[in-house]
Amino acid sequence: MNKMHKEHNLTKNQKIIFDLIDKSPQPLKAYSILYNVQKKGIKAPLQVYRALDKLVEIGKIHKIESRNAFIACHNSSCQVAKATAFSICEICEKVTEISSTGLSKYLANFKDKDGMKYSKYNLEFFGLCKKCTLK
Amino acid sequence: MNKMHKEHNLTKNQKIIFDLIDKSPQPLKAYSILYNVQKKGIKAPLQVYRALDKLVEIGKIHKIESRNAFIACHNSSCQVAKATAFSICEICEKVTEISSTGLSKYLANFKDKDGMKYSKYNLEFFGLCKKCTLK
DNA sequence: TTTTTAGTTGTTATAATATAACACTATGTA
DNA sequence: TACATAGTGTTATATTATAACAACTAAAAA
Ligand SMILES: [Zn+2]
Ligand SMILES: [Zn+2]
Ligand SMILES: [Zn+2]
Ligand SMILES: [Zn+2]
Repeated sequence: MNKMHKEHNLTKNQKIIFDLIDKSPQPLKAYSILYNVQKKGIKAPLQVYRALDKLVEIGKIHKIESRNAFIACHNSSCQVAKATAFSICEICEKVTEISSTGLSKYLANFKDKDGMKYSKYNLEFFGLCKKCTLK
Repeated sequence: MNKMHKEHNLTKNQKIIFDLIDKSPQPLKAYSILYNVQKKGIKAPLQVYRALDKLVEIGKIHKIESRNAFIACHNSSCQVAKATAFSICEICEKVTEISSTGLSKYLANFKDKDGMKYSKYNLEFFGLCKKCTLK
C-alpha cells in the first residue's frame, strides 16, 4: 500500500530506523532504537535488526563494532560499507567517521607479507575528543 | 595456596584459558572456551570473562571485535593491546595478526583534521586467505 | 493480465554474549 | 597484626542477536 520512500528506496521500517539514527548525535544501540520506535509500530527486536542489517549493507549506516552501536554515514565516499574508519572518545563515547583520502588510499593499497590485498576494512581509533582533552 | 604461574604471573584460571586460546589455530568464543575448560573446574561464564578481560588488558590475547572472539598475541611488539591489526578470511574465518612496521607507524602517527592523535587503534581487514582464493 | 520471484513484514520463541552483586580467599605491604 | 589489592566461586540477570514460519508487497516475467 505505502510507496517506498523515494530517497534511497528505503522501506517503511528502514526509513523509521534510519531517520532515528541519522538524527542522533551519538551511535545508537539496537535495543535503544527498539524502545524509541515502539510508538511507530515496530515491536520486536527482529524488525530492528533486519532494518539495521539492510542499512549497513547499503552503506547508509555503519556498525561501531567495539560498541555494538550504529551511526549514520555522513561520508559520501563510502556509500558501500567496505572501507570505514572512526574515532571514538573513551570518555564521552563520541564517535566521528573519519574521511581522509590519505588514510583510505593507504589502507586500500595495503598488502601484507604474502602480498594479499583486502576487499574491506574497518578501523577504530580510540583517544580523547577535543572537548574531553580540555577538561 | 597455589603459587601464580611464573610465566607472566598468570593466575590459575588465566593460565588455563590462555593456554587453550594459545593452542587454538583460530579465534575462540567465550562460551566455547567455557565448554572446553569445565573439566578443569571453571564452571561459570564470569570466570571466563574475567580471565579474558585480564588477558586482553595485559596484551596476551586480543579480541576480534567483529567476531566476538579471542586470539593469542604472537606479536612481541604489541604486548600492550593498543595497536592491533588483523586480517580475517570471510570464507574460512581464519584470522592472522598483522605486524607491519609501516602500517603501525602510519597509524600511530595518523592525525585527523583537527590534528587529534590517538592513543589506541584496532584495524580489521577482510578478504580471502590464500587457501580460499585458490579454491 | 496472471504468475512468479525476491524481498519485506509480523510474530513467538530462543540462542549467544556479557555483566551485577555478594561473600569469600589469597597475597603482598606496612 | 592490620590493611589493601586482586582474584575466586556462585547465582541471577542483562544485553545482544538469530531461528523458524506464515503472511504480505512490489516488481518483473510470461
Ligand atoms: Zn560512511
Ligand atoms: Zn569526549
Ligand atoms: Zn598482538
Ligand atoms: Zn580462508
